[in-house]
Amino acid sequence: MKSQAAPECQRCAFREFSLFKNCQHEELEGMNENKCFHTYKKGQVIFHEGNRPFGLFCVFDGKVKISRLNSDGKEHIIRLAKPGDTLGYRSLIENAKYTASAVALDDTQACFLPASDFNNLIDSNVKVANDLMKMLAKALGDSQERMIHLAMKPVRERLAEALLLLRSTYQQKDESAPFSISISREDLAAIVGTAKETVIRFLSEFKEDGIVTSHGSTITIVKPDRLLKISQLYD
Amino acid sequence: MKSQAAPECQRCAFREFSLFKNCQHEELEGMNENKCFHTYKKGQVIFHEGNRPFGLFCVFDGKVKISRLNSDGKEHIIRLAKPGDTLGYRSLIENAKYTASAVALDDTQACFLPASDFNNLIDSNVKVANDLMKMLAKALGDSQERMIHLAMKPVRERLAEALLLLRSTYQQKDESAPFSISISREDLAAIVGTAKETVIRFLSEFKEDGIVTSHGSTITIVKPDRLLKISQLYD
DNA sequence: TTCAAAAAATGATATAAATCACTTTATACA
DNA sequence: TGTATAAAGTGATTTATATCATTTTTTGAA
Repeated sequence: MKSQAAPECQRCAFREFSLFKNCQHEELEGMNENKCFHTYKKGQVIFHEGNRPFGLFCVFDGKVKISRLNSDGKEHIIRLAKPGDTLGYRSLIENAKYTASAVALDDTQACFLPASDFNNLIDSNVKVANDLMKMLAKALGDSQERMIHLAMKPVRERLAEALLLLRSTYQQKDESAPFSISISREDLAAIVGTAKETVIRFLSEFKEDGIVTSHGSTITIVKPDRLLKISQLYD
Repeated sequence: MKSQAAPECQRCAFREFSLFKNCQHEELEGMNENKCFHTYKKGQVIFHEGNRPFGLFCVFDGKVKISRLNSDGKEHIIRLAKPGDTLGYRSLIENAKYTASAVALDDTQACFLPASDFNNLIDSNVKVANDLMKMLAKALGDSQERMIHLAMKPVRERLAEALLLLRSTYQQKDESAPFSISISREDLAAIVGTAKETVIRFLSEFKEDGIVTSHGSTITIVKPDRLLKISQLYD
């Protein structure tokens, strides 16, 4: 991975889509001073379940999974993060240890903002505090939605949904080409909440139906509308 | 149900455990003026999935389930509310329709605070806004925890967990007597995320082991420590 | 380009839980 | 207090998905 100069918060392309969209210029300058730029190779741990959070991570490049392991070593992916997304804010607000780990799914770059700066920011800037509140509310809604689907939808529909989630999360803007992503069957199973063999079988079915194609671990979504229909069979 | 005078916010016994614990006296007086006291019979709907929220509900007495139905009519209970708990805050913050319904599990009384009062309150009182943020963070953590367990734990363990959740939510303070609750097997199944017959079977097992007893729909938890162990088999 | 290791794919089998059909027991109301 | 209705409980069967075993394909390094 080639080394790269740390980006400036003030000019960060993702700022306007991030928690920091309503920061003032001086606040951004302060953040930029105190932040710390990190790079992670694919598979590397960004933070670990059970550890204390010392600040907030903001993804600059790459893909991140936030997941939990049970004692059998089985993993469940709680959410996915993309550039501009923040990691660890819930633990910071609750002032509690991480309940999940963050792992890079690709080579990833992220900025780290110390907890004190984060706390000062939300104490001093009401807009940011409000945005954070809305972020929490949205995350809560998303989480409840996934909980419901886990309880009520069969694997086939949840897989269709997971593929659409990957698409909506990681698809480049204004790209008309079909969406492709390289993801292991094991990670996909950990999103869906099933076994990897089961994912493979339903994926094969989708391939037979011409809904997706795949080469190795790369999956291409050919007919997203069909996936949408499948995911909504029992809504 | 005998009619009862609306309680005053200023003197509400649940205030110090509620979102309003850091309200100033004048704020409480204002709330008390504008709030509206409602009573609901067991089974009655407090608000309905898909409707627009016009304010915040604060439970004064009784038990409430917040749940969603799918198109098959299958229900899943997202959370339980007790006196002092607020309902509908997520939808208000997101300024979106309810994504779940609230239904009284017992005869219930609740106060309704208009949305404008709620919004004014969190805009003007930083402490309350902060408490609300923490409430959201906690709810998000709880939701993710349940999501993980739904994905990873078998029904027996989730049932043990559900029984302990009922206990920790509805047990009276400083009560040394074993905890009892009247709840239909169907509602219990909707918390656990399984079929009612499956709940009944595992309950029978728990009864044979002397962990719980039951008469009709009333379940008594005799050995909560055993339930805790069962719920943690795979943690 | 070859080769070893990892990951995807496929098949056979086991298992947890859902569903269906029915009986027994509680509840509430006339 | 008896009786209708609803809910709890039980048994038999089906089904979705997990698990285990194995083969095939992909990947990445020598």
